[in-house]
Amino acid sequence: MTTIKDVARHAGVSVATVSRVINEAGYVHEDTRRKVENAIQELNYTPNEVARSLYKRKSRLIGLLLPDITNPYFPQLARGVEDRMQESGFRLIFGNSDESQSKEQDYIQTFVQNNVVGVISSTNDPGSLSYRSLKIPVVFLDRISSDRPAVYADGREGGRMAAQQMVQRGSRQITVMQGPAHIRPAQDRFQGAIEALQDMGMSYQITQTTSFSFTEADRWARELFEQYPDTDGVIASNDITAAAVIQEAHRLSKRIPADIQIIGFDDTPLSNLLSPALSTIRQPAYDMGRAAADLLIQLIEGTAGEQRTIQMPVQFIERATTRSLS
Amino acid sequence: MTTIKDVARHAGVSVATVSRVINEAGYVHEDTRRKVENAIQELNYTPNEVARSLYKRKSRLIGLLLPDITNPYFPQLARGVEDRMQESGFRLIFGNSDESQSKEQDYIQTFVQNNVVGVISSTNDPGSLSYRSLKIPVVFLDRISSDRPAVYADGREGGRMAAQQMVQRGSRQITVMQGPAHIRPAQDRFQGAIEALQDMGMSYQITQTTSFSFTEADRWARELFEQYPDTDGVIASNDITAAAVIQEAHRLSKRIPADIQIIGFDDTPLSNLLSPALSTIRQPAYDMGRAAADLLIQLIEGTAGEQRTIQMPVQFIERATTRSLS
DNA sequence: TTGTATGCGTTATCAG
DNA sequence: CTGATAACGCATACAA
Repeated sequence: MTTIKDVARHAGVSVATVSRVINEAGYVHEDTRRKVENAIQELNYTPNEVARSLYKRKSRLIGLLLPDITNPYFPQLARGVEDRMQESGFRLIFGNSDESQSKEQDYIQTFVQNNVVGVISSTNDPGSLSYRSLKIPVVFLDRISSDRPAVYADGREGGRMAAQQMVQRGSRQITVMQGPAHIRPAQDRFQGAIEALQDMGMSYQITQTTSFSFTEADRWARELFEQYPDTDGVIASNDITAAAVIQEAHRLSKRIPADIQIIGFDDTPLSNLLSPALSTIRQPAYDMGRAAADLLIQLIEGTAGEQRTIQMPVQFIERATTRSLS
Repeated sequence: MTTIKDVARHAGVSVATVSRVINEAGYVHEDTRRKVENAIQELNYTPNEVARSLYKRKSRLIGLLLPDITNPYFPQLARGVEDRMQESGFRLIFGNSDESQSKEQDYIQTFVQNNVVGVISSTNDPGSLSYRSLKIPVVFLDRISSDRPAVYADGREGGRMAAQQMVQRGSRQITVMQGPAHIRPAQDRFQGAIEALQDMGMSYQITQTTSFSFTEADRWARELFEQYPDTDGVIASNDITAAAVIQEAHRLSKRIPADIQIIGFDDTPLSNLLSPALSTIRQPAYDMGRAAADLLIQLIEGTAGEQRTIQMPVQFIERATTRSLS
């Protein structure tokens, strides 16, 4: 590896001077600058980030902690984060937490061991000591924390929208799927739906699910129809379970949306590929990722304003699993 | 931050001794060890990886470069890599390349600047200088390189299987979708299919696609049916395009699989959620990720055997878009 | 068995 | 405007 020392020697100057031209700090004569720049070119030198990081006690690294990149909602968050970070020259140390506290702690530890300058996390417990004791900025993504920086979608409003659409479009025996209890956004959208249903004076049914995983989605769908065979409207806990509900409805020869309407949540890319295409409440995942990255950068650079929690709007996407509005 | 010096002082020994107990290297008296371990506990000390990395000229970091995490095939690869790396205490610096050479180079540069000890990459150009000049082990994932370590699926065989299944199950006007020209696996599966079709003496048709992106999938599907409205069997370039073909077939009131059979490629999680569920050629993405990580670790530790390119088997997954065998 | 001193590659301070 | 040098936190060679 070629070091600053090699460059200095090659250019006939001291390392200090080389450092100055690299960092554009302090004075350096035009001629010397050119000599150094040439040397850098010729030796194909790039500064060692590790040495830099050691001296400055901070790197250009960001920690990103997501529950499971295999869940189709998260890649978009990740991508938003990455794109924004990339633009500002930050790199990502990435990990899956599987919603496990210990894995999370593990990652956070190595984050600080590697001098990351900030972390973005979708944790279920933003208040935990692991985060409180961190001395670097943290932004919670897709998670709510009233007193700490966070970017999330308005899940409650999303739930409300889903319920209103269901009712407006004619469903009368609505079943609401309640997502995993420990995942805040899942509960928010659930609450929102229930709330709106009650406001409208509608009766409704509830089914429980305890995960967002692909493997169990079928089960939730089957259980739903076993419990409520006559339901004519399903507000799913997310797009994956909605997809499973579509399948199960087909199996039971129910016509969608004539016999039963279905609304998903997230608007993951797959929802538009389902048959029929899934009506859903869109969360702007990519933009949320970007926003979180943006906020974190501001926090790092000390340019963040007062507004440190960002709630993004959700949106009803009308596709083919809901009836048209007369 | 608490450093080795603090621990040393607190334990009443020298930093060298502390270092010895941390690394379990050299001799250290049982009593001193205990003292040091206590100090470590009390001060909640964890070694600074950056300083370590600087001294040893190698970190515990791995670079992972994928085209686009937003494409549902890649999260599984990523997850496999992460899980295996995690088991051995390696962390990932992750980036999306978007198939762009310059982004790739950028990332590779920062990988080495950060002293990563190895990289895993799904590049379209494994032979490029960026990789050849790397002095750390590289494993190509989902990409073929005859002379360099690589883990990939047997795409050609996958294509063959798809064609054979199609024919066995009765399609006679088969359309093969050709994926993006610059993506090797896409071409392999295409070649395999063509090859098998020819071997069986079947005639066939070809449509071109130039991307695997969600946004364009509909277009490929539409074009397919415009060109070959009477096709009764589609071998899609991947699951996403297959999903689009299913939708388009529905729109045209074709019955699946009675009027038209469809076979996808990859077996991404979404394929089982489509309606009808998609028959597809499975690539063991998660295992491929793990295998790549495993191979890389062996390379890093110098325990790798002769076998440095691993071809994983593919498998026909029968679901509902193909007819049953008599 | 333990401690001292040196260097890993950079940046920043301070003379010159 | 430039150079020598200390320091960042750690691991090792060498002495003791």
